[in-house]
Amino acid sequence: MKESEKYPVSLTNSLTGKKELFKSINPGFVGMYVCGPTVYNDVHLGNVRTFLTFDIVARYLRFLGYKVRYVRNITDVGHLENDADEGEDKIAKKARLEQLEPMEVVKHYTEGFHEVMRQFNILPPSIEPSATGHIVEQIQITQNLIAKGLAYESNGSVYFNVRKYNQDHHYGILSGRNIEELMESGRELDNQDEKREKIDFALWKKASPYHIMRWPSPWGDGFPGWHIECTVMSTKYLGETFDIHGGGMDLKFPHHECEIAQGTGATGKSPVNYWLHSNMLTVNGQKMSKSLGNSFLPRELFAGTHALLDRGYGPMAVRFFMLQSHYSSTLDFSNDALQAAEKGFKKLINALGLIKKMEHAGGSVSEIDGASKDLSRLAHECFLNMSDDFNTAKTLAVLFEMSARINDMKSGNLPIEKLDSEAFTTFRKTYIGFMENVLGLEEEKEQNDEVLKGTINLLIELRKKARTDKNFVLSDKIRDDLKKLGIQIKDGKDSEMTYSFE
RNA sequence: GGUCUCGUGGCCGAGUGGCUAGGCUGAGCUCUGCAAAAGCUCCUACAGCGGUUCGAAUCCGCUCGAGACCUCCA
Repeated sequence: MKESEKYPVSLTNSLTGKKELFKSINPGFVGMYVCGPTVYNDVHLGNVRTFLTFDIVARYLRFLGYKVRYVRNITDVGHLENDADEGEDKIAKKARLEQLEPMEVVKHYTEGFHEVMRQFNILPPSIEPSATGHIVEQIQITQNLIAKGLAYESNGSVYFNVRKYNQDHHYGILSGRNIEELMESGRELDNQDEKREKIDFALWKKASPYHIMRWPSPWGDGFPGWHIECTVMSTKYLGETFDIHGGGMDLKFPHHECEIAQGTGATGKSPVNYWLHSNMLTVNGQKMSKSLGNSFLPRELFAGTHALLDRGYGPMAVRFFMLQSHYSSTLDFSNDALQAAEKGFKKLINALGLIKKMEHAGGSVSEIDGASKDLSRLAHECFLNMSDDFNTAKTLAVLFEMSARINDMKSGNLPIEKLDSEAFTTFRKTYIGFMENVLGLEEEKEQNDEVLKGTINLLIELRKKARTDKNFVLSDKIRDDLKKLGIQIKDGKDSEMTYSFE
């Protein structure tokens, strides 16, 4: 029996607001699309949380044996600042301000984004399409929507006709809105407006003479609207209806609502079966965002240069910190919380190092039956918790319990040879698999250095010699001096020594 | 103003009708040349007020408080 059948996944579908059993369209395969970053600026930690959430989703589904096609786009054109009618393209604006080609801006921040993803051990998606690479398709779908009477051209721009769409479908199905309410709130249309109704949104925007990002189209030179790129790229690579669409909570309306409308309008089919939204990272209870000026950049976090931080934290400690809460809850970012997370993370990582070196001789009959059963139960619970809406917080609680058992094995409280061989093997495989493959937690990079490790081991040998000679002055000096450098020596049984980084 | 979410012990955070989540901090014990690490034990909370129920942190209502979306945002 496959793991995916043994541990069926349930997830909270934003479309229904309920936890549902996950069933993929093609058995054994999963298509997932996630809205990626707009590359006109550095990604901050709030962005990272979202990408981490879906990294976990992809990792776990793969761990269960699904073949996952994970598409995450790069938005390199089309986001408008301020109102959609007079707004300016973010990338074009940035390019003008810095006197660069727009693609120089895009390249710079795309690389920065990739670097941050690597630091946090967020795996790359299967396909990472860009909006500018799909201009043709975006024009085609716009033409299609015009032909179906769901869009109209106005002064070189094209808008989606929300009211028309709403006659046969429900605009607002995802965000729980109705168009009457939407019509009552927000900005009023004025004479300058090209839109017929204020709830209509742009599929194609006419480029003003000074606008530097522009492409020819049946309606003149212009550029695509923001929402259409995701519809085009998701359906191109995953089909007209696919399994999972993810993104940050703040994209629910209008972005994802518009995607549903465009996709449904163009194909007659609902584009997505399961919508997943990750919640916001907050600072002092407020959403972390660029416009509020309370965002943290990863490099400020690592270096500890941000005003709210006492010191720096490694990317893995931060990854662990984020996994301690459920993706659907807001998570508050603070110095104290990070400090606590760092300690907890080290505990798990130390246990990981220990279990990797442990082996069962095999063949023995279990003498401590209860303990063996306990190991099997813990392994089982890891899967149950992750299958329950990717509950990383609950999974970590189990991993902490497992790490205590690992330390027991190490200290001899729980002798490995007396454990059931199969139970031990499953336990070991599960702990390592969940740490490394599912949660993506690994040693901090700078500490995973062979030369450094070799040097420390050399000093450990010297200290062992000093101790057997009862030269405690020297052995304490080695330990104390290493401690000053952030390396903690720990004496074990039988003159064995281990170390960890602080 | 409209729509929605949340309020859990010193801190962070799961849970979501009955059985101590977990991490960090603090106290103690064991182990140890001394440490560190580790193991064990203790500190048992669900904003307030009503209601439903044999039983509610969990469901319903009200009050107070915080936040998100409605304009770009992950």
